[in-house]
Amino acid sequence: MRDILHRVDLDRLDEQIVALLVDDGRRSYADLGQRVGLSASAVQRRVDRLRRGGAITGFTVTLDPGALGWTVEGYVELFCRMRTPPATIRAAVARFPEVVDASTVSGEADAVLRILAADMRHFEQVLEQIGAEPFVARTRSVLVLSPLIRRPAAPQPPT
Amino acid sequence: MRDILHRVDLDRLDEQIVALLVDDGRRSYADLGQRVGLSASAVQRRVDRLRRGGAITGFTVTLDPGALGWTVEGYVELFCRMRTPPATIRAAVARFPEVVDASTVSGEADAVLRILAADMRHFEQVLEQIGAEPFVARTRSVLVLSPLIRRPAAPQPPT
DNA sequence: CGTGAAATTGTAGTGGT
DNA sequence: ACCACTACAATTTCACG
Repeated sequence: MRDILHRVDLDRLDEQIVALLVDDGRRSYADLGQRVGLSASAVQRRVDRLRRGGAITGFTVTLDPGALGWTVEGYVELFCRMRTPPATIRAAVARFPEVVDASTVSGEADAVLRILAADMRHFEQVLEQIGAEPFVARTRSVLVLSPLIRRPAAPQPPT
Repeated sequence: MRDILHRVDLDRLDEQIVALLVDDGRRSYADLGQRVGLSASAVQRRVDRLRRGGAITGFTVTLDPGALGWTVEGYVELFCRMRTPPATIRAAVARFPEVVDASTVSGEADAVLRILAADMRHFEQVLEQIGAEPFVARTRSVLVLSPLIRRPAAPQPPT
């Protein structure tokens, strides 16, 4: 229930460190320090500060959905019956591990989901289950043909 | 130019390791081993194998776009004049760091982009520049109101 | 922010089931 | 093929200057 109000600002060194970590999140502090011209402990202090400040939210592994057997990807627009609160939509779609991304949006639709499925049948099943939620009036979906860009994190901060 | 055809399959242990790494990509091999009941070197070999097999594509830091000053997020549908090859679209939109996600899609539009911008003016500028590409007939965009789910990686593999 | 020392971890090699 | 163990190198983590 904590909204971040504070805008963290990074100096040139922080930006370099973050960029290197985006590229490889397991780089050692010594390695980072050597590349940006700092000692390992100085780098560690900066990373800790960025973590506490909320700019860095964590570290993860990046996976290839295709290699894991997720062959179908699609965007699903959600049209709700009434003014459904975002929390309700969130709670409903969060139950599906197939939903990897969800946002309420402006415009005709109320929300946009990004879904991964093992195959077309699986995709259809998830779609049916989501469409069966009481607050969902209808859905409209498009299938991903080729993924062109999949950048892991936010772009470099605006100057 | 390398398409992966091979489907990597993970056993119960691999799945646990991957799940732990999704949660924290900097966990040590010793930590992982202790949690799944293996030695550190056994875990390391499994991670190496998953990396070589293409299931694990890398490690990154996860950032909070808001904390970095990216306050506006939106989806942009791209409508192209003729049958534009995916590579052309890719090359054009990859020049914008603001485009964090892009795919060609089925349906009315030819591609869907996800864009982060510092503010509304910035968003509009990016939209104008993309719309000015010779192969772009028009764009249609929706703004993200609240991000509901942002899962870092692919879901656990289908059984 | 750097340095130094102790604790922890990464890594490659060896051998056992 | 998979795992444990060992030993050495590298890294983390903390003190203090």
